[in-house]
Amino acid sequence: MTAASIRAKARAQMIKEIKSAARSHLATEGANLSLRAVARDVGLVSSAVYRYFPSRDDLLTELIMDAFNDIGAAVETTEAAVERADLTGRWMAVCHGVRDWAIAKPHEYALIYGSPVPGYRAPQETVPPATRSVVVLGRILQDAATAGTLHGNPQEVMPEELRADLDVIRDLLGPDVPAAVMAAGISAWAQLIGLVSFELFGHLNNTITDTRLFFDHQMRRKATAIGLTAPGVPMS
Amino acid sequence: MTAASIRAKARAQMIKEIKSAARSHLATEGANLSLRAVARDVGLVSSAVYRYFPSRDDLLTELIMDAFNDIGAAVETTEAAVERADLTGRWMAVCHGVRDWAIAKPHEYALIYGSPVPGYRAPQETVPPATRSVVVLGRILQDAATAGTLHGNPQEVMPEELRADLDVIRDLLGPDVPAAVMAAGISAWAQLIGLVSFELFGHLNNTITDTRLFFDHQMRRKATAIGLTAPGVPMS
DNA sequence: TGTACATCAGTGAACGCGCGTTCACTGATGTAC
DNA sequence: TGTACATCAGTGAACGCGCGTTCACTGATGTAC
Repeated sequence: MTAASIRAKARAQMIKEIKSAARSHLATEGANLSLRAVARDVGLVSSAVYRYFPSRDDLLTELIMDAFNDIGAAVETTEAAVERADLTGRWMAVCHGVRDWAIAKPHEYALIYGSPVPGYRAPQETVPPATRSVVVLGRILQDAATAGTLHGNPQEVMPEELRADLDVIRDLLGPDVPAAVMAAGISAWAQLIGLVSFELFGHLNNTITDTRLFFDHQMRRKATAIGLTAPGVPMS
Repeated sequence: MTAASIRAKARAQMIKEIKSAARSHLATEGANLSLRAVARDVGLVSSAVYRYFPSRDDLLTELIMDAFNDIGAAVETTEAAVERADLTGRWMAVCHGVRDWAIAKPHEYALIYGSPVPGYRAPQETVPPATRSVVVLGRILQDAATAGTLHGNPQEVMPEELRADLDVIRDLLGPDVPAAVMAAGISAWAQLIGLVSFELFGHLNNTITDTRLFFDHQMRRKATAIGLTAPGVPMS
């Protein structure tokens, strides 16, 4: 039993090392990951990797899930550090949590939020890790809704055809959040990821110098748009 | 002279065919384009392609520029069809112009707005084509500004450190557009690309059914946020 | 505690491919006089 | 109009690599009695 667990630990360690080597290779080859190169880095013959991963695609799947879990955990941690009542602060923590993680690990970011890997189809098991960050955002909206501090345009209407979809999302993320606000939240998420992608993929080069400040300003404005901050309140 | 131009025409035709074959290969191999595969498709031996493109990366650069020009032209055309005074309509035309093009040519979209190709650095010549779509957006804001129909929050402040960058952008795209509005315009552009990427890269799967309607609704809201539509005006 | 057997990690060769790029070359198509 | 020469498109072989995956195998590490 102890002997077995030693072997199990060695195995877990090896898996870690392979994944870690694979992650560094994302930097140079992108998602077009070479199993042989990874094996070389970790000091194994290429066929030995098959003791740990049944195929190249399975290794890729694990990397994707790890990345989603990693950014999800980062977002959860930074958001948890903010006082619960400070809804705008919590939103900003999510924003910067995503951006900081993306800047620290640009190739893992590209893996999950960039173009899909050609010929690779993500299996269903990647879905739960992928939602972790969004769940945090949903909770902020839900807390704002139950606290009654959601500043929305009461006249705002939504196309009826979108209601069913949004109701499903509301059930999962924030049952008390009005549908229009939830839709705005999804858009806010898209804008957040869009801005980070712009910065990382070079679309802001030679345009914005202080990208962090720009991002911060835009996301602070967004807090008003989704109703976390009252309109007209001057932004610090 | 006529003889020479016949040869020139044949050459231009061949270049077109190579590019076209390369474009179809983007679908299966992504940006990891194989010159040999392209040569096969077009009925040439691999070395013959070097008569037309000095290297694989040059072919890639041409594809990128073509894609930027293509989406730029599409956006210009759809936007031009809208009555000049209808600023919200022009904005919506830009939005749907981008989305429709992206859906029609998803792999070219991924090439220009997805993750950067590892090991490839886009040369400076790709910049002008890349700005075409943004220029259209800038002109809408500029027209709104000169017409005096920009509905903004007059109290809105901007961090001073961003002013210099935004002034450069304003000079290029819309000198009469207030800096805060221009910043919002960039964010709107990021959100637009973010939403289209979400849809194309599968992040809205099993979430939003009628993605076109969702997109339309969000972009219509955005028209209010950047001041093209007066707030409180019910949306059709 | 010792022994027989089973499990597992890792090897090395091989299969059957792929790739970008260079190079000397053959013919056909142009140009200049 | 005819001829000599130059330009150009395309060939085919080669260089020196790379890849994912399979397979029979060797030893070491575990387990059951």
